[in-house]
Amino acid sequence: MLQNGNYEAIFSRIPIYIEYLKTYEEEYISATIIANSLGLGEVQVRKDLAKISFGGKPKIGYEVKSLLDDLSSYMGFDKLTKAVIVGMGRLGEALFHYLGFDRINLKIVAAFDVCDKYNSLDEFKSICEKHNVKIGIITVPEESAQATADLMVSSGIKAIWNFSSSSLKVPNNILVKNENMANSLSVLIRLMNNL
Amino acid sequence: MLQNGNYEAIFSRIPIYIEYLKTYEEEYISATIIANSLGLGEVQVRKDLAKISFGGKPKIGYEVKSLLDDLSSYMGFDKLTKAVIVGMGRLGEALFHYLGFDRINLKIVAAFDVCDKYNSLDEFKSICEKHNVKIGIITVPEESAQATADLMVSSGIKAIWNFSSSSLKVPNNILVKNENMANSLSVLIRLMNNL
DNA sequence: TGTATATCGATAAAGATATATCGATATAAC
DNA sequence: GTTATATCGATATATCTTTATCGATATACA
Repeated sequence: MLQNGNYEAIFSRIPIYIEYLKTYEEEYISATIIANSLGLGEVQVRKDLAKISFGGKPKIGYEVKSLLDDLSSYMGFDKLTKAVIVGMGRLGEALFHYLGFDRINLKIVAAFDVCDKYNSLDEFKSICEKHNVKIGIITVPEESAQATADLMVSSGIKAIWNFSSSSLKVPNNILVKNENMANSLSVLIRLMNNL
Repeated sequence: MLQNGNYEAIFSRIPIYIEYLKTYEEEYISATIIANSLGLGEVQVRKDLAKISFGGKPKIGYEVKSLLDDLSSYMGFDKLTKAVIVGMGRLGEALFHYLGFDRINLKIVAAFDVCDKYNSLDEFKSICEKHNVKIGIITVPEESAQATADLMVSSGIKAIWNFSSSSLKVPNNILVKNENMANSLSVLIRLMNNL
């Protein structure tokens, strides 16, 4: 069970490189330019890229096109990933309509809520199995979070993106990433007060 | 400039401890119980607590009440922090109405948008200065993100919570925490595909 | 052709974070 | 009172992450 892990810091930088490279017009780019543009260290960028892509050339840098391909497939953006979302309050709505998921080739195939404007939870398992859904997004109130997680696990979901403030209990082979908004903001506040 | 930093991993665990402790009914609690309940290592919990609070007692543990006080004030939850939000699309709306910010003693004092249902950006600086706002939340489309950040910096804001996918350029003394939803989810997808 | 320079990759060092081990101590049970 | 045990805090070790250093190489230019 992954609880808010900082595992593999590199994973969180690759999408940033990808975003930046998409805006870059030249044929080649150096680690130095990427680093300076994104406020990172150039050795770190070079190391990240070396881990994923074939070599850049001294004095020239990396070919942007093939670098983009390599980074994207490393992150799995070349394959469609399917998700479902449970809890269609304001946050659920916002995520459901969020356009940025296209970029990472993620599709939210169904939205569930007790309100009958959305799919009913009775259909949850069958819909997930039919679409072979691997990602579950939880945006329900705290008191229903664990039950939602249990339903997801029993419906074959492998990774949960949890916006509730509950600590979910799930089996060992299920990933949980907690994305509690208040906690996340509080880290920023703490850092700010430190200065 | 903090770009999505994992600085001080401990900062991100404290709010989780706090949440958990609030639900705990006994007078004393041990690091072992906290660790097992949250899926963390007990040495890690003990170390975190030792850094912030006064000693626990062998065989007994820590007094829940004073532990909660110490952790809360360490995170700055004992003081009111004020924020403003710019960009009242679905995500902006969701954050503006999000109830969880009470827990961390954060108040969003104003919401801005080009649409006239909200405060106008013309009033941005004066409102921020009047309320001594230190935190700015950016939920605008990518193309207006940098301009919004510039406005925030020139209005005395010290820390920016950036939901756009742009990499913002800000002065050195300004904190930026990027909270790009797609990037964040893509880390989960990558971890899942690793297994 | 030779020299200067930007850049790479590799290796080493430093820093941050997490885990393991162990003696000390407060309570409980005998 | 003695012994057993849960727990603490401290120290040591391991792992992960970032930063520094340096020789090698591809191009540009005199």
